[in-house]
Amino acid sequence: MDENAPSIDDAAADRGNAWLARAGVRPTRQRAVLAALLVGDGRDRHVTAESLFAAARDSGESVSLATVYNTLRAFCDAGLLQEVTVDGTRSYFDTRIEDHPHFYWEDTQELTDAPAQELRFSRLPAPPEGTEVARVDVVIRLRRR
Amino acid sequence: MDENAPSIDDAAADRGNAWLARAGVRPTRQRAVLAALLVGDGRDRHVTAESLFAAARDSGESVSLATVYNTLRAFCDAGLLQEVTVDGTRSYFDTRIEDHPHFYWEDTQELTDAPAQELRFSRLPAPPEGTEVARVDVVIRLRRR
DNA sequence: CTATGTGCAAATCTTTTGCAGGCTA
DNA sequence: TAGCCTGCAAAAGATTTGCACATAG
Repeated sequence: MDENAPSIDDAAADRGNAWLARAGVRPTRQRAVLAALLVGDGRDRHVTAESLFAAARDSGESVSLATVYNTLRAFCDAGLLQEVTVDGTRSYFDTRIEDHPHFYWEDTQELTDAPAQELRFSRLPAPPEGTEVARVDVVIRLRRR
Repeated sequence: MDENAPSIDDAAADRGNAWLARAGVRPTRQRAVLAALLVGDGRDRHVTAESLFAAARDSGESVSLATVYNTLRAFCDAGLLQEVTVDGTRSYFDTRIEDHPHFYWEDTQELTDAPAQELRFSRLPAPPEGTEVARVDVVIRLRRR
């Protein structure tokens, strides 16, 4: 669904490994593969477990689906990824971890970043007594016109 | 989890039936029960299939879980409810259908309304060419402090 | 060497669906 | 009566888990 030869080059592998090292995550072969796929080209990415599993398979690397799930969870726990919930049936994982808005394309069920600098609140509900804001999720649902 | 005697009184039943009639939904016994539970007291409500199923059971009425699912879906299609996705593992349904922000209590996994008048965008990303905004979901995730 | 990670299959959980019988208009 | 609705059980999808084996530090 991406390119035709999405194999992992050295630069991508390096970037992936650096990303793992930065978070102190043990770099196993499978994790290196997934990391390279996630951050190898420096662009932000939004994946589901299935899409990442497919990407790994397409790149010629072997990683089991269960490990993809476990690894995505581990990357989230390590602060490397952010889980985004928009669909209910599926979890999306975002390589960009700052609070930022998303576009959700209802027809293709795709999730993309919306330009963060174009989102500004002039007023935001204050957190109730005894609580603090952990995160503000903004999902702009798009319909094809 | 709500009250101790959540049985359905006549006023609640009337309100529920009016709500169904307004949307042209055929009022079967089960739908009347669920409608009364949803809008019977005039307050906005956020339910999951399981919580509504439990509420029906507690009120002494019998509705199968499958019917709760089917009915929530039917109410959404009829424009009576709005589905809200915050958790990924579960769908929430909101009796308030206008676009408005939510508080999501991470510790109890509860969903509540946030005051809509306190949310204002001074700037919102424009929809990409060829698309229009279907809805803007704003979920303020709260952490107990 | 020891703790941690991986893979597979099975289990879990939410939600949907097929089908036979029931009920509304 | 005709068609939509309900209930049950089974199916379907996404995700997690148990356990034996492999591997990083």
